[in-house]
Amino acid sequence: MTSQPAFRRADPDARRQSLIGACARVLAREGAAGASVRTIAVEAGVSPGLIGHYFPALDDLIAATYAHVGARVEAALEAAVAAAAPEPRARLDAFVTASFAAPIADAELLATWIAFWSLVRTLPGMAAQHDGQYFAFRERLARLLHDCGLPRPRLRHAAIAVTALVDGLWLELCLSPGCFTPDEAGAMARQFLDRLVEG
Amino acid sequence: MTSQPAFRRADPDARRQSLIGACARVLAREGAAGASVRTIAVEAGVSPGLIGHYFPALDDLIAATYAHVGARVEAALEAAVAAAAPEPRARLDAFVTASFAAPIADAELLATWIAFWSLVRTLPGMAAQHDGQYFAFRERLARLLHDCGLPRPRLRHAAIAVTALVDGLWLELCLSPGCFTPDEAGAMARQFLDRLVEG
DNA sequence: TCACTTGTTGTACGATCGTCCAACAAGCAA
DNA sequence: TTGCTTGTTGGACGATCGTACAACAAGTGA
Repeated sequence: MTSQPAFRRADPDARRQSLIGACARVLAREGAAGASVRTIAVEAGVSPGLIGHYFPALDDLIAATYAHVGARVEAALEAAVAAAAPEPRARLDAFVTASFAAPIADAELLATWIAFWSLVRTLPGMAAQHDGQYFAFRERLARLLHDCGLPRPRLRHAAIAVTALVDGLWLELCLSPGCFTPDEAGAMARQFLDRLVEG
Repeated sequence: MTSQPAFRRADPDARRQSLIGACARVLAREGAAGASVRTIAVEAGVSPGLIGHYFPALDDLIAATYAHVGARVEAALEAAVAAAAPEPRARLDAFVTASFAAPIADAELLATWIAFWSLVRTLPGMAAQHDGQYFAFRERLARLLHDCGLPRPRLRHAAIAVTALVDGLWLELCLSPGCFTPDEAGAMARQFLDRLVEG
């Protein structure tokens, strides 16, 4: 009887991604309070000590996870735009409405996001990552609004306002799903866009 | 030389309030991660064991603090309305704009709020408290909107949308203050209200 | 002045935390 | 096969966590 290997050596990049994925799942399931080295290691099917081998500190793994999850959200939004009709307004609607459907409108994603927010003041660099994330969202929104005929001088405030409205609806939708439906959220956002684009 | 008392016995209600106040200050300063029994006890100038004497568990103190901070925010909003001109629209503007000025637009209040959000899924009853808090905010908003001539059928969606816009602006204003100014936030919110009230 | 009640203290306890590191073994080169 | 590199393990370490509880003393009534 030949004993099978107790573990296998993984490609460093693949292992990093595996740890990041495990961290994201733990944050989604248990929030920031449950994201300990040991919990993440169990989730990744790995020894606790291995995390220290790939990340100087747990905070660095969490920061890397922030970037990963942020990119995933960005990709989901972009996919929604790509799947929409080619008309500028349809693309704008798709971008905005995507925040009220899976995989973005999800209590677990909110839990993950809250965990990140709770670290913005503590971890250096986390604030910069947040700023970048929101800047990218607003820039994308501004381009879509511009394609709908919104003149450049009004673009900045419009993008900020739409971002705020979408974030507020998304937050409440995840926090207490019984208050209003995703369809209602989409309708409210589109009505806001109507008024914005018209005048 | 007579030694002065090592401690003084306090009125139970006053002591409870003192502990709640200390918990609020710690949450504001350090977030949920720093809100330990010992930290709160030091903040209150009291022995760690005393907290267990007034609250069955730390979670109960935090829940009580949620109610306390929530009431404080509600009072600040109401004070802003009371200080405004008597015209319905001025009162509505005051209510909405108050979220973008002290003491509500404050990074420490956001940290406190994030701490509460992070416990909504864990602590039973916390979700109900959040729902109550937001329901009260929307109801107050709906009344102010109604006074501005908004017909009753449109009231629900209007209140939800304005709440979301205000929350989103407040969140981003606290999270990255350099992105836009409180005045800009107020202007954007008022413009939204203009469109809402007009048509 | 002297019990008596009880608010308050300080610590013990077990669990869990992040970090560190010596020992082990998987996989590759020779 | 043999030896080497290094990804991986698993536990040690000190700190901190929430809770429980025996001992103490402040304030009150007799």
